[in-house]
Amino acid sequence: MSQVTAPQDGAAVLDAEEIEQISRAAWYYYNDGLTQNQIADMLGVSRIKVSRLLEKGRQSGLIELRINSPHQGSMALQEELIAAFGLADARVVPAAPVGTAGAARIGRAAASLLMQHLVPNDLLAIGWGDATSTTLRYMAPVFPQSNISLVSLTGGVSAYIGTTGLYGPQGFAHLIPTPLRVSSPELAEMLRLEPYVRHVLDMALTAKLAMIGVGSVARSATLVRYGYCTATEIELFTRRGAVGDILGYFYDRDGQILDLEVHRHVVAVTPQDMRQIPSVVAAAAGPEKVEAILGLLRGRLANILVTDEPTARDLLRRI
Amino acid sequence: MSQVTAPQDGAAVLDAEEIEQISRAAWYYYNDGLTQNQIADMLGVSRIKVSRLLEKGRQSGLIELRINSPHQGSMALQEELIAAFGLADARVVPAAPVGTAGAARIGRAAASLLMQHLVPNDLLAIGWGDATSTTLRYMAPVFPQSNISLVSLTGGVSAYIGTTGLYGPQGFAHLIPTPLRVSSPELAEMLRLEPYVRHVLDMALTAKLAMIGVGSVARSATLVRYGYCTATEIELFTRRGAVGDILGYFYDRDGQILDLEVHRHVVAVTPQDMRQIPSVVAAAAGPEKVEAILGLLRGRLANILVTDEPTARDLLRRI
DNA sequence: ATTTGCATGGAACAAATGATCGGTAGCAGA
DNA sequence: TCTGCTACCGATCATTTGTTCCATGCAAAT
Repeated sequence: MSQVTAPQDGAAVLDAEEIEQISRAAWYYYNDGLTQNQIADMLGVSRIKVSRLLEKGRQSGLIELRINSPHQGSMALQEELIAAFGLADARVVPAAPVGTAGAARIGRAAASLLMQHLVPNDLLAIGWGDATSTTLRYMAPVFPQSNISLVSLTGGVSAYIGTTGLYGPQGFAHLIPTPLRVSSPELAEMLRLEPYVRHVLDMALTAKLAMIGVGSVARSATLVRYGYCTATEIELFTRRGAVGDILGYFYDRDGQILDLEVHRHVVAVTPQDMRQIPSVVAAAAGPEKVEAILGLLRGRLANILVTDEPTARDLLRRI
Repeated sequence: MSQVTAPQDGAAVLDAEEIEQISRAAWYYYNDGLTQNQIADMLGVSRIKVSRLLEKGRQSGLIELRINSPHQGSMALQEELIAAFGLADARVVPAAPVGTAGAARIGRAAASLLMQHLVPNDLLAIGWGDATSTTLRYMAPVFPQSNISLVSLTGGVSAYIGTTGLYGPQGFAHLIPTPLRVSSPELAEMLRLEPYVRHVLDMALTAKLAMIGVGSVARSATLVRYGYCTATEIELFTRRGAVGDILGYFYDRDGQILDLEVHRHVVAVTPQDMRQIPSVVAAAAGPEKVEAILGLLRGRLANILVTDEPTARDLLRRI
């Protein structure tokens, strides 16, 4: 089983003092319009340092840009998506510049959306995937102080949570301590019945908000890259009608979960159970995901969508 | 009666198309880190135009920079204020750089706070003063699309609402169409009983959120500058124990409303009635306001405070 | 004691940004 | 029609910003 390597740069861990310094610099810079030199004088550090502080603040998600327009997003597309698919909310980010990684952009938008919905002491359920991972990266600096807890919907999440290093001692995160997929149905069943696993699975269903990624059925799918599936298996599922997956479960173009052997190997909340969660945020973008998102929305497997502009247009074109 | 002149630059009025363009540019610039040149190419406009779009977005409050730390503000001072005065919330902005106008900074922070509390179709009650005025400036672009309505707590507000030009035809704003202070108690009483005035006064009390400024008793008080009081009167009130005013009513160091003749000339909701509003946000900063804020907080005339760092320290020093 | 790693500060440079200026197009009124 | 008047637009230029390379200092590890 291939290990999950830290995707890009490790999420910076910020201590309270640094957060204070960044906040201060950010205020002076963005709200007061001072130059970095002036700020450096006021803070008693070098101009370079101010530049680095601001950079770190932006990278870590501590400094967030919010655009205030209809429902705090923009683009008429959002309204169309909401109307067309009966969603509770949607967020559409502008088209990706050129060859930039989509997941990071979507993740940022999703983080912003989640933070607007979350209140202190909330519980956030999280699924599996690139988009989920990057979303957490941007939210990480906020959690500790807001008393927001995490709970995983699937196994295999611990890998990329661990890398943030934020959830060490206090344990704000309740993770299913298993892989996403195990080698036999019997083992999967045993794990699901394991008290702590069961406890986490139950807890996940009490969350008010869930955030999941959407997997496509491509040879380069994240599931394949991480070694949970082989390209051959994906091929097979496709012939059975699969257009995408959530939480490791594959579904067809109408969002119906397929009856596949592999599902019996998965340690995760089922999409059926997940309907108990009032708000399920799906984040995904890219031409290869269009079919998967369509199925997801047709099957009402999620009611909030975060995507980008071209993907939104594609979705609307195919009703 | 001196007219209210447009304080600084008139609030820019943005049409839907421009908002779209600004949103898009802002995303590419702040979230994707593209240069203005690249954005210009993508949008098909000149680089300088992008620069101006971004500038306009920041000025108008459409682009908001949010700093995520404890309860989306920063500074341990906030917690101390909340604890010391039994507040529902507080926001402390860093010390003002040098001789910059405090009201604008506080206004921006207040706008950010209000936008986080408001949901579409809410009603926001507003008082009188510089801070209130600048706060509205930053919120103006957001209102029309969010279906947020305004209602004034006092007379004399229409002057600076009118300047934004935003509330022309649709009438999202319900303003008391009188001056703050009139020349005789009889006239004030007649106006208060006037059906429409009465209607607005009643409506104001149904708001969930109110935003007020805090007046100091200085020769340079805003009330004096705008001609509603003479410096001599202020002098007199001070000798009677006044430390500040809200909505045109003066109170003493314990927040008790004084029994002054001038109060009978005021057309406004009374501080007593305002207690019906669950969240009252007071925004003020500066050494000359410290006594006024202290009285306000002691008398529980507001339960949310927006101020700056030196003021917060002063407040805490004097318990 | 030495080494190693890391955060910081400084200098210098290239890139990006914002401000100023003049030009042009619309537009109201004489 | 002409004359201001305003708003927008683009070019130029000074300032600001980010980056690179190197030196320094501190602290943990050897």
